Amino acid sequence: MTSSTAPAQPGSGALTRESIGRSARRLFARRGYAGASVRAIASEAGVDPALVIRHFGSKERLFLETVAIEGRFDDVISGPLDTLGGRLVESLLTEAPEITFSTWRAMLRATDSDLVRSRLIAAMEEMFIRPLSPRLSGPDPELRARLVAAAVSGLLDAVAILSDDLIVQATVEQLVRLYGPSIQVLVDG
Amino acid sequence: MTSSTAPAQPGSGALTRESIGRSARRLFARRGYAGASVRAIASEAGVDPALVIRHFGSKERLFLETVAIEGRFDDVISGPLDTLGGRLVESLLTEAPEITFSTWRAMLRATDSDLVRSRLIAAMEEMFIRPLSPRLSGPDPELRARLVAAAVSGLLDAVAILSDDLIVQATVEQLVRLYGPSIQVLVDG
DNA sequence: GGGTGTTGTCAACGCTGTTGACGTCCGGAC
DNA sequence: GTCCGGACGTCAACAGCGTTGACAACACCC
Repeated sequence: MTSSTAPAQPGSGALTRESIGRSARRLFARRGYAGASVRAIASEAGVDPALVIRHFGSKERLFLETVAIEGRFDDVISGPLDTLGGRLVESLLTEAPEITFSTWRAMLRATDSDLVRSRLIAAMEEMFIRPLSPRLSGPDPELRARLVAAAVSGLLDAVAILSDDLIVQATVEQLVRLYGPSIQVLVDG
Repeated sequence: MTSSTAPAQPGSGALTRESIGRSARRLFARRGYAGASVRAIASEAGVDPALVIRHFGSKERLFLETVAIEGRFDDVISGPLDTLGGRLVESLLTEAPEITFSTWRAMLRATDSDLVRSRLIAAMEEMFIRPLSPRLSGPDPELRARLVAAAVSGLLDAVAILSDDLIVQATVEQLVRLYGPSIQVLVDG
């Protein structure tokens, strides 16, 4: 019998772990944290639900390890300051926007969890505040950098969570032209 | 015997319904949608969990009926346009901020539910976009009004969800002075 | 060949939202 | 007075959830 149970090839753990991670990424992005059940993730990965917990410890940790904000805006931020607002908006809307949006949606909705919340805070600080605030001149540079991050949050909310029709259907140029100067004011101080 | 079961005074339904509503408001604000269980709400109201469903139909509808965004910014928006940005920020931060913040937090986190999501969209439209967009001159008035709403979302995110320390600890005057002009740019077009 | 550790399965726990059957009381009809 | 209908509330149970512990199957080391 090839058997109904498929047991234990040592070293295969990493593979199934990765397979679980892929399914988790997909389902978390599509259905959100609460909507993606451990059982559904396990089923899509062809695996027992208990194995998911065995590999990742908990659903919360699975979420944290698979759904990560990875956006890199260093290039944008290290560019010329006087056009930063527009370039930031453009970069948000064009650079891997699906991942950015679905990740933002999933993480923000899951901020019930303190771990998710602090992870999101850390990501925002690493992506925007830390690289930006030392570049700002004038008063309250860090506070202004944090308000830039807030403005970015707002745009992400509108597109990824509220799915504001007019904003979603607007061209990138329009949004750069309109929302860019709004952020630019925070940069200029 | 005063009895262990307290049965059926006709007309008392409205009272217990209201009592359930109060407990729900409290627990949803404190623990969020997922964190506040129907059983906990029922227990705090001194009531059987099934009765909660009987009165409100479902947890989702209970949430929608109890946690509502009620902010009124008509006065602010109908005031002079050239100072709208600052006045809007000030109003957001001073007018019943706890309710605004905890409601924003609870609703945004619960946008997994399409009903909650569309309710939040409707609230944003009623509070900001509908009163503001007819007052804007220049190109794309409605799109700009929606971007104002996005900027507001960003500020609410920073304060209510991410709890950005520097923003929370900043004075209202500081935030009016810094974030106000950023919104003002969208108003001026 | 007999441990040892990795990989995986299975049944179960306590929790969740929700439902249907069942009481229990009040107000009105006859 | 008595019976009925409906409002009000309780109770036990359902399926699904995240998670756990006991157990099986295999590869490897000695």
